[in-house]
Amino acid sequence: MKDNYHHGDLRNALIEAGIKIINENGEDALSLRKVAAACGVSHAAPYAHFPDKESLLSAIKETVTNDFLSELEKAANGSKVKNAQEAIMAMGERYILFFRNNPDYFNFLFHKQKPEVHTDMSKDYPNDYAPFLMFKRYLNKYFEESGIRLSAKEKEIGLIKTWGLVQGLSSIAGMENVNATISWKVLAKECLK
Amino acid sequence: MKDNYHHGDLRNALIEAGIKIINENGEDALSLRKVAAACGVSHAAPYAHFPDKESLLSAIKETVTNDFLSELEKAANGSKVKNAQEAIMAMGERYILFFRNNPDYFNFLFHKQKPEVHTDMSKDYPNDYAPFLMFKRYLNKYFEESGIRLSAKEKEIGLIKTWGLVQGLSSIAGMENVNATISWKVLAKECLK
DNA sequence: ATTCAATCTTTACGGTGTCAAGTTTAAATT
DNA sequence: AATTTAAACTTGACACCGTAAAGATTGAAT
Repeated sequence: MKDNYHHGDLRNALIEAGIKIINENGEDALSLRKVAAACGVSHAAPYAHFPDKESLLSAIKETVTNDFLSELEKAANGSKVKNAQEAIMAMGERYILFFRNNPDYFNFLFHKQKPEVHTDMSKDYPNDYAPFLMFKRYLNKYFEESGIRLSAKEKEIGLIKTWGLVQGLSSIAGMENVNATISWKVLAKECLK
Repeated sequence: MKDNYHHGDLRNALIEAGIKIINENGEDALSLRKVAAACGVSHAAPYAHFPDKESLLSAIKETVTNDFLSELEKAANGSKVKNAQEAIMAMGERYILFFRNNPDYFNFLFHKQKPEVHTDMSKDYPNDYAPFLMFKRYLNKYFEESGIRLSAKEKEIGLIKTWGLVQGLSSIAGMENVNATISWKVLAKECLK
């Protein structure tokens, strides 16, 4: 009566178990064998769903990123947000706070694989790192709304400044005694002049 | 005739070998046993000099950070630098370029241990992350030179803005298509208004 | 009823960090 | 100069890891 066969949804169970382990004991504590054990399954079972450990980690990153994205969307659609400029301000703050509240996520999400980004503002690259894409779209909207005429190069620099600032400050947001959102609030206003 | 005993300077040899492996094949390729083998020594020999692997990695980080620091000092002492403000601009650019040229170093240096920093501008914390300390000192000098009277809180925010910007932008400096020094040059001028 | 492909188990291999016990050596002590 | 000592190294062992191969189990398709 081996009812361990055909778990039902092992793939997702592995992802959930992986997230739990990372949250409780850090990324280093995560091993394929522990994740498998947490799901009550043999140590080689994950190989039916993921070709290797890195692939499981990628799947975990994907779901974490999705959670992150939905937080950003909530911020951008907040009731107090009246235009693209305010949406960007709100997103940025939420962005930085996310990594302040989960300092380990920054390295976990980025330390192996750099996010793909294209700073060319005239085109959309749907495979780009989704939070970056969100900034890019709102910034384009802001440029339209503001009515200021900018060259392609100027727009690109504007994007690097605002998103680079957010992503950059996020990397220090988890440090003790560092209030990264202050920098954001002050500098972002100068970015979006 | 075992002339492997008393290597002479195994501690430093291990550090050098470790740096070489990291530069050639990345941090993941570094194992205590490989480092030991590269020094022609048995797999447990490192334990005479380091209590564990993490400790060897810390020593490696220390020497890398020292190289980094001396680059910053060279920038700050450049012949074209006439005052503290220009020193900060030059340091920042070199700072970001260092991580653009060695993208893997950013995660290697920071992904386990966050650098210690104290943003209180009135005191010196000699154990703080050295590159941060350097910024802090030059910024204090800049505040003196500029003659502007600022409150303690305003000075602190100024520090978070400038160093946070540099350290932050460094985290994205290694990405394709991202010119982080542009952001630095534009934003730093607004920081040091 | 049989086949089949997906899912999971078992076993095995080489690599890893770390520990314990033994060996070698240079330098300190007598 | 002989002996002791402590540091620097070797050897061997252990548990854990990622991964591969081969076999067992199962629900669904034929």
